[in-house]
Amino acid sequence: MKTVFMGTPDFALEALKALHQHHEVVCVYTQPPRPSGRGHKLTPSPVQQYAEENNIPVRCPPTLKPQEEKDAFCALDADIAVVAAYGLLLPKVCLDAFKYGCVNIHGSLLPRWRGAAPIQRAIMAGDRETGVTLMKMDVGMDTGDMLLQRSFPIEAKDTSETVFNKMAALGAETMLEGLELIEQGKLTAVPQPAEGVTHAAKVTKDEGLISFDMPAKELDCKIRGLLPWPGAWFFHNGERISVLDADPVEQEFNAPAGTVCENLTIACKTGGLKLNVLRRDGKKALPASEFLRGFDIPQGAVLNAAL
RNA sequence: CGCGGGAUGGAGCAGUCCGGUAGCUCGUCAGGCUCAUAACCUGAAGGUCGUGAGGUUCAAAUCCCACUCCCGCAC
Repeated sequence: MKTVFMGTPDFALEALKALHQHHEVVCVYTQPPRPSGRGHKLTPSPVQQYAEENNIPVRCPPTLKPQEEKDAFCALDADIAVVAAYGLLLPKVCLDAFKYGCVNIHGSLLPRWRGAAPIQRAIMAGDRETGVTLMKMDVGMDTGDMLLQRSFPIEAKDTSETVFNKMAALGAETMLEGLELIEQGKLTAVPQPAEGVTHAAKVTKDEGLISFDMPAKELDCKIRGLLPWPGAWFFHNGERISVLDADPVEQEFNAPAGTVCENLTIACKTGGLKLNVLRRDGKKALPASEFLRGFDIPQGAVLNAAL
């Protein structure tokens, strides 16, 4: 099929690669290059880099609202548009521009976790499984009819990073399968159930400051959901300490939340959290045993959000 | 020119402000103790202190200059 691809981050890149290998990509839309990284160098998105390396025409308008942008989009000779984490809303005329419309690869089992950060929210909420939903886009926020859905379990050690990777691969697969069925007219769009709708708010930086005054299991989910960005941290001796890996333990400690017990296990509201990999600002991430050689967190100390 | 931290025996750090024989917690090796041990005791090896036969100095890990490489924030 003749396709248009719209996406920006690494998550979208997997889908673009798959699309490029199996279909004709007449044009790629992505967010414009932005100053980023150390030194504020102007950096094109992963999608743009790939598109340019493969000589696919790229457009990166800051918005699609102007009439000329809408016209330019509608003038493309394509059968369908595939959207994955693009970051811009598509005007109604664009949704209706092509024969098969626009399909979106969404990183959750809709209607659960509509919105910006479905993967992180699923992990943070302790969901046991998540998945990919291929859906026909409409004007609402992830409210379109569903075409295909694939699920997979969230493992105990999964973080947003690992789930992102699995999701990107599965999303690309599901998308290809969907396109084939669409072309054969074998795919029927099913409205999303009215029950079970939740919204996945964008993750903000200040969510990374953790408090031990909550159940260890919930804290573990939160930490894993926040990796790799913005990460999870607490303060000790005026320094910010990030937690990159931890395990919840069932054992109850007779101590206030935040108390440091043996093996760098921190008493929580219920249970404890064993800190495995830590990093102070400007340093490398280190296993607890090595971390403690250069930075003292004595047993009995109380870690809390304030300092 | 967005802001900032770092580079010191194999690992992680201190020492740098106020130049003057390189230190800590581990690891390694040897020996001892022990029924035994990742525990304990004793001893040993191992460092051009990121690079520049750079600058200042009687003397530089430490002050000045240039460069390289890591990392956090911001985005």
